[in-house]
Amino acid sequence: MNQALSRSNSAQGALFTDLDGVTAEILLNAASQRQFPAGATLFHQGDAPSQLFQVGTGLVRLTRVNPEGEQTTLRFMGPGDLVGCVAVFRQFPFPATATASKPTTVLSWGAAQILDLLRRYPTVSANALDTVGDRAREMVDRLAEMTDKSVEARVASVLLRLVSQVGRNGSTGLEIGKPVTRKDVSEMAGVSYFTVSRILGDWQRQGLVRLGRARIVALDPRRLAQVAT
Amino acid sequence: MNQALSRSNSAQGALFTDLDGVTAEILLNAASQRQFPAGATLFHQGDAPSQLFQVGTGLVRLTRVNPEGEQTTLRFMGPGDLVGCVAVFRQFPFPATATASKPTTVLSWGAAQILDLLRRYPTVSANALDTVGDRAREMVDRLAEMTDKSVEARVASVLLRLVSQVGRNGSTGLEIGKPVTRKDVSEMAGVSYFTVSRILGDWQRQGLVRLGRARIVALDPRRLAQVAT
DNA sequence: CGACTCGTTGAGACAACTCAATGGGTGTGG
DNA sequence: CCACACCCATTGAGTTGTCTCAACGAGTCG
Repeated sequence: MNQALSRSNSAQGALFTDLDGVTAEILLNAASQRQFPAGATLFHQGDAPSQLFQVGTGLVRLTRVNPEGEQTTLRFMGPGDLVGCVAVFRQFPFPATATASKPTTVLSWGAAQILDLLRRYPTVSANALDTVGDRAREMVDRLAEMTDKSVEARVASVLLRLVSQVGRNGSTGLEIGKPVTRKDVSEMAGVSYFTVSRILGDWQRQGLVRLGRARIVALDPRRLAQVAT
Repeated sequence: MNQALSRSNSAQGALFTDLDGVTAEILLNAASQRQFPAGATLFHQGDAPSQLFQVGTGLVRLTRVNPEGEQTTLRFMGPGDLVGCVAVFRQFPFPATATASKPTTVLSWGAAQILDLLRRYPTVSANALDTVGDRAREMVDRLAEMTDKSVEARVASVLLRLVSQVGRNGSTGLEIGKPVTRKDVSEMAGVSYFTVSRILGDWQRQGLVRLGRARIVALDPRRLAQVAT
């Protein structure tokens, strides 16, 4: 029952790019398929990185606890994304906690196993480098945004990023996968909860977005991109 | 002529870690040594990544132009750091501009050349992954700081990071390599110029730092770390 | 000795935050 | 199936920390 899923979904992108059939097979066989119910945690911030995950279906939220003990959302990961890749490849503690935001299936590899595969198969290793590079670049972009964009522009950027990363094409617009709250958005944009609520309210009145409980639909991505400057 | 320098300085860290002598030799021979006077630019934001650089001596500043055309400092790179690694390995345009802040020597490899070396030598490739992973992690940390630390704490973090990355042990404390201005600090912390000036002024009165023109000495790193929470 | 860059300080404005109260959804358990 | 608890969201009012703008001071370089 899971084969179809693995083939069609997980065995794409990330580590599997450009692999010949044999190598892809080996990589896939080395992985085990796992399920997490909504709310379950894949790993905790500070844990030794013993497992690498690739999301198959569902949604994973990466959060961080700051010194004051508050949780803040760092980003979401959807189908095809490698969760924990930086920590596993580099072998330092997970810098964030990963929890399933809805029922989620993943492929997982043991750390030793995946490091061995990296050593053995240059293409896999190249894919790992690409993936980590993409992550680094995204973080640089986000960091730059934080310093030189206005609050409103940052919120728009976060929305667009969410749509492209974990969105799907709904009936009326680009819809963000279910459980994304105002609080999540506010933490990703580095803005207070209430300010996000007000901004989104304004945008709804202007027809840019449609809002629901833990749900945001981007009705007009182009104007949002303008707001994001 | 350059061997002594290359050996003692550049052929450390980054790509050279754990290399056997032969491979290190190959890597070193593939590189060419170059000099940049203060103010010269190694590459521009948006350029195709044709060269990878490793700083030998000196200091490189990475800046970004935002849509409004203002330059903002992203970070500094000192001896041993790989400049442009993410872009070169991943082959997307440089996300920032690199300029020499003081006279700087670098090792440089052509993009095609370094990609070929990566393919051929797994240890080099592993080192590349480590380096990019470190970069990604630093960016995640900085991003998290931006969202959940106070302005003062962020300035302290920036100072400590500068000290650890490009600092040296001066006579009275950890000194930041010469040409780091208040403006640089403010941009890295995501704070206005004036606010940084005021905060640093306070800290000088409290004996935490000593200030000069484009110069900051951390007299009491432990208390700074407390401020950075 | 100018010209330039870098830094400091003050005063005022405003955007975003904090705090508090209210209102809808959603899901669970009796 | 209703009632309750809980989570998510909205809105208002008041405060404040940071930014903006302007003027001045001081170090550095040619």
